[in-house]
Amino acid sequence: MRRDTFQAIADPTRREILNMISAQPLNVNTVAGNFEISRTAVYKHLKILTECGLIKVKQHGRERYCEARLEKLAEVADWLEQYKKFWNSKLDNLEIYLKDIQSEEDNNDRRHQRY
Amino acid sequence: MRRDTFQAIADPTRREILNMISAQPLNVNTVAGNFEISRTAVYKHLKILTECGLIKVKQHGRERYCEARLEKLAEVADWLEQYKKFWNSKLDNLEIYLKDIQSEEDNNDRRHQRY
DNA sequence: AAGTTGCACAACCAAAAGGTTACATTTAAA
DNA sequence: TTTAAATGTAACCTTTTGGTTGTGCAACTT
Repeated sequence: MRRDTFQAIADPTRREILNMISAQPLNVNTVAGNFEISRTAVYKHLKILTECGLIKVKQHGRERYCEARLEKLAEVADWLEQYKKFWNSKLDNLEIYLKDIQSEEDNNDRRHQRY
Repeated sequence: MRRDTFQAIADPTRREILNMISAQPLNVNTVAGNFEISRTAVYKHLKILTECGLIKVKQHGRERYCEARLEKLAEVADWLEQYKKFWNSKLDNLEIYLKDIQSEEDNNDRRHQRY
């Protein structure tokens, strides 16, 4: 089975889990308690997230705390990077501006040809 | 069936299709010709991308040109935004810096507390 | 007009995804 | 030392996913 970051965040439950533990680590039952689905189902999502490196688990007695490793999301951000020029938020445009400064100096018409 | 941007980009073939047509629109057969899998399989991926709004199709005679609508990816970028503080690329840090300028003026120690 | 090209889609299939219940195990608490 | 809590996991089920082959039709070419 595929097991990468893109696939991991494709599921809304998994995105919610990540959001839930982004502030502070939570144990398995606490995470599961916040969903309608069974503990086992949530556990499977946690397992997938762990296998993708988006979660690290730390044992405390009989409890296991799930800690988000959101650096892993940089992989997705990097992929998006190349396409940012296709939409516009103020900050995104700033990035593009900074990246293009050099090439614009070489060829002032380039942006008009490409965008 | 779920049909959102996150699910759309979860598949590597679909990401490759987006990349392929990001430069210029291509017709169905041209896209399909770049993959090992059948034309029908590629067509299904194109259909999913269309249903998600990541592609617009324009008819020219008997050919249909698939045009990438990458603005749709902003949805994913927006979701990532909240987590950017967890990793560091130079530009990402620039964003955070610019966003925090105002509050830093109010409280010079804030960045040290948070990051 | 006849043939060819480009595309949509039905029908089918195997595997993966997402869920369930039931049971086993480890560790804390009474 | 029983009992209860927290977790792991096996076995099973249904739906979705990603793929196939085959058919049909519309629109260019010759």
